[in-house]
Amino acid sequence: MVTITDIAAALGVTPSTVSRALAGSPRVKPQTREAVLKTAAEMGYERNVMASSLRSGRSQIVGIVVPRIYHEFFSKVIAGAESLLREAGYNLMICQTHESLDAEVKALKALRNNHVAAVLLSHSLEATDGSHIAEALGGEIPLVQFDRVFDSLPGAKVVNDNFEGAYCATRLLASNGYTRIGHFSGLQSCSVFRERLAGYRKALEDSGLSYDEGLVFHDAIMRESGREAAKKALECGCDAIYSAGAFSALGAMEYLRERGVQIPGEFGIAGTANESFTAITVPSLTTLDQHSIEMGREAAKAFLYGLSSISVVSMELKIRESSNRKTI
Amino acid sequence: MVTITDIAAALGVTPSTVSRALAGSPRVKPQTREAVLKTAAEMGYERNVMASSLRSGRSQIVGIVVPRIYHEFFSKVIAGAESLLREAGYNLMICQTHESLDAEVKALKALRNNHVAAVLLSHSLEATDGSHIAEALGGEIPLVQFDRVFDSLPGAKVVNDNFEGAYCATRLLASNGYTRIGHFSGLQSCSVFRERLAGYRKALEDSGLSYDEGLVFHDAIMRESGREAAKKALECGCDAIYSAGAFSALGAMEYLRERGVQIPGEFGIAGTANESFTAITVPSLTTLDQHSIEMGREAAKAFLYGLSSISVVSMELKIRESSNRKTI
DNA sequence: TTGTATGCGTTATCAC
DNA sequence: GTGATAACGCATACAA
Repeated sequence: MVTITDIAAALGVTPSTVSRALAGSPRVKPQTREAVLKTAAEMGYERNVMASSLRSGRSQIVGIVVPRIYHEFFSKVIAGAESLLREAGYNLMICQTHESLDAEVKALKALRNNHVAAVLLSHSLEATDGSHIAEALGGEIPLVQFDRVFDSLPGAKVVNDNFEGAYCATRLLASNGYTRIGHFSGLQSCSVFRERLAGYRKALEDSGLSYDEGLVFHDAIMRESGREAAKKALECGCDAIYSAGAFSALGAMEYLRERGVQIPGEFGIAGTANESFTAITVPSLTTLDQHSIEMGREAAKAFLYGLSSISVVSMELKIRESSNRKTI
Repeated sequence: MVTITDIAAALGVTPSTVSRALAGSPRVKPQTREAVLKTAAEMGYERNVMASSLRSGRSQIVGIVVPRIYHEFFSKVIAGAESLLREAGYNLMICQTHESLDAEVKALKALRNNHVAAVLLSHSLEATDGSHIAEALGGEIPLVQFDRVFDSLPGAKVVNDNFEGAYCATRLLASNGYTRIGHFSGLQSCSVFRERLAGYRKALEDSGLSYDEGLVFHDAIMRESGREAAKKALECGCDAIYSAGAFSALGAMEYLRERGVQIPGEFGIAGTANESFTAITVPSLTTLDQHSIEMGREAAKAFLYGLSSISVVSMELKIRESSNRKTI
């Protein structure tokens, strides 16, 4: 391994000068700088990141914490962030929480211990507020929250326009003639579910439909819970649902099909998703696309540009078959 | 941040002793060790990984290189590996190659520069041999190849039983009465495609069907190329295909449906996949499940246990509707 | 069993 | 604009 000392020796200068030249310091003669850069390239020099990090107290690593790597949504966020961060010279360190608060704290500690340059995080469902995050991070490391965010925490946030999206999806169902529209939601401690519920509610009001708490089914974001919620929704006389999840919408569709309920003729469905399977179900599922890769890129940018504001990634209503009573 | 020096001062010993105690060295009195461990815990000590890595030349990071993070297969491998590695005290650094040789080399260099403890890799399709890998890694870092492997490279390999799996899938089609079975394959520089082709071929022979090179469609692993290959397969008089990919099987199914070809009545399909969408298509797709999470775990184990052999993860034939002419 | 001394490669603070 | 020197926190060869 070639070090700055080797380069210095080759050029007859000191390591200090080489270090400065490499760092692009203005306190070095242009000629010297060029010579250093040239020699470094020739000798195949690469900065020893450990020494550099140890000395400077900051690494060229960005940590990313997600509930589950293999959820299409999160894997795409990661992929989007990875591309931009790598371009900018950062490496990505990945942690998975499996929705566990404990695992989340451990992950954050591990990242802090690696003196990561920043943490991009979407919190676990077990977490109901962000105090553990601030604590584990120790206030030194920039935090970028995405998708699921705690307003109470400072720093950048990247979110979907959940209210707006849910509003549009629900309005679509209403305008297609469904009159008793239910909603599948998740834990209300999670920002995305609160916001989607609010958008759903507003859409009902604006459509002249009354909001009925009994038609909001909580804990309905998994495939199996979607089946159960669909059963209840039928019993409550629903003729449509807007689901805050993709898998629960799928579960609902399966259940209704088994019960012989026609979709979208007798029952309309719209979901929220980044799961590409929604396009190939029969009938295909109307969904709100979350633009997850874009969200990953935005999260990366929020860090790279040092933002501390809220970036909103708009959702896209993909109108497919499951919501369109009129065509049947 | 509390350091070993702080602990040493608190106990009236030297940093060396603390370091040894923490490292579990036998050259330290049990009492001392206990005292150190206790004090360290009380003071909330955490080893500074950079200093440790710099000194020892090895970090507690494992690098993982994949073509695309958001392919369900790879994201699950990553998730499987992450769980075991984190348990063992390692962090994961993720790199994405987008099937590019250049990106792969850069990723490997970045990992080497971080002095990762090991690299888990599934090579890009642009790579046709492993020389660049050996070179970029510099022969110092343990390599675990998974899924797509170069036999020419030393070290551990974790693969599916591709030959066996392809054999079973093809035999299934044959035993269900299909007689002109085609095959969708990919680049032959990639081990998985070579092996699946071989298994397909052997199955034909054992089923009393003749192997016809004209029925092997290369470059047919994407959704769009699957559509095109299906068109050709029809023209060649095929009545079934075994696809080495999942998306191409989906593309084929879509194309055939548009053409009014009945599946599985007139045409049988079996694919290879870790994409969960295959269970919910209509008709549902018969596939070989790659057990990707398991593969990730095996790759992690190969490193943790210092294996340098080949681990085989068996594929599971999931018999669904698309392959079963008899039931129609 | 413990202490002493040294260095990993870099960066930062001085001085000149 | 450049050089000398120290220090980041830890691990190890060697001494005791």
